[in-house]
Amino acid sequence: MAHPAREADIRQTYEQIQELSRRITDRSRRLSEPLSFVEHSLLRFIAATPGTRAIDIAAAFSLNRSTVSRQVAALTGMGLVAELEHDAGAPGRGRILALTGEGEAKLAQAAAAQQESLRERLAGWSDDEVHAFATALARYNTPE
Amino acid sequence: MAHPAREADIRQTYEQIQELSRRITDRSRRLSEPLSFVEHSLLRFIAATPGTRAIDIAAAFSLNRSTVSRQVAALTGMGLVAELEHDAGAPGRGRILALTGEGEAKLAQAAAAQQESLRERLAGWSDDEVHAFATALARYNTPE
DNA sequence: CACGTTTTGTTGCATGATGCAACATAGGAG
DNA sequence: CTCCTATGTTGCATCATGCAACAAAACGTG
Repeated sequence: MAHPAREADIRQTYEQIQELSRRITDRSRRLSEPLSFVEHSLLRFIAATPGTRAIDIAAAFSLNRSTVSRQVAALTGMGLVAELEHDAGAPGRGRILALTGEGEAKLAQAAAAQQESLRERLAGWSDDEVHAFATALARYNTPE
Repeated sequence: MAHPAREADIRQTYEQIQELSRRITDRSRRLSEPLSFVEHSLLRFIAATPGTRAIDIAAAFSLNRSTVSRQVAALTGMGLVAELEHDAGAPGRGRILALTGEGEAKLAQAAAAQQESLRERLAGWSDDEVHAFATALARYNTPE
């Protein structure tokens, strides 16, 4: 084979990503944290995507409209998300979603908690190693 | 702050791992592949852990015994997993699980499919970059 | 402006993964 | 042999999800 070492590394990458995703679902089962995995993901997306509508979330997450509808309703019920009054908004279809102040606070709180445990996990890594890992992950997530 | 760059890298790592896990659940929803995510995880664990019993799986995955019982029953029903006759086995409690030939074939098939898509995703990476990524992931998954 | 079409959101029903608790069973300890 | 503990199974509930039918809102055409 032309690149035996590369093939082995790809296999290891595959196994480690499998393992990583297993640990992530594991963790999200055990720790309720302030937010569930899905809730956290939705809040992150809404926060990061100004002008988002429910259907945009569905597209981004490969979820059915109905699922997003219910999840968003739950978050709205918790007071974390609200529909934007589109008085000044663009005249598009659908309802624009945004985080409430409470939603932003919860998201920040959850992010801080997870970053804290990440900080511990990376305690033995040098600055350069952390930087390289972050860069490689970003590259992996955003090909092309 | 003492390490502003490191903090930024940790934040990016956090975000990228979030994004990665989102994409993984996304993918596992869309692609049925030969095996579902849970099935695949269980087969991988059973294959990698000789002498495993159902309760070991529950512990490793932070799952309830009942859940594992049902999943294993399903895999057994599909002929992918079987209880080992413990004639030669150690006289411990519980039933030892192992993959059948068919189970090993399915697992290999699923692994090959996912490694193929991984190969495409890493197409633009140099051998060294792939190696560094695999190493970093392994280190991240196995701290201490 | 009115009507029909398309987009977006909601709700009813079904499925699958999961947890808890009660129960069943098997292996070891005395 | 009897009891205890570890392991596994089953009944019931919950939650995330999908599909399909429906509802509502925005748009376009005449």
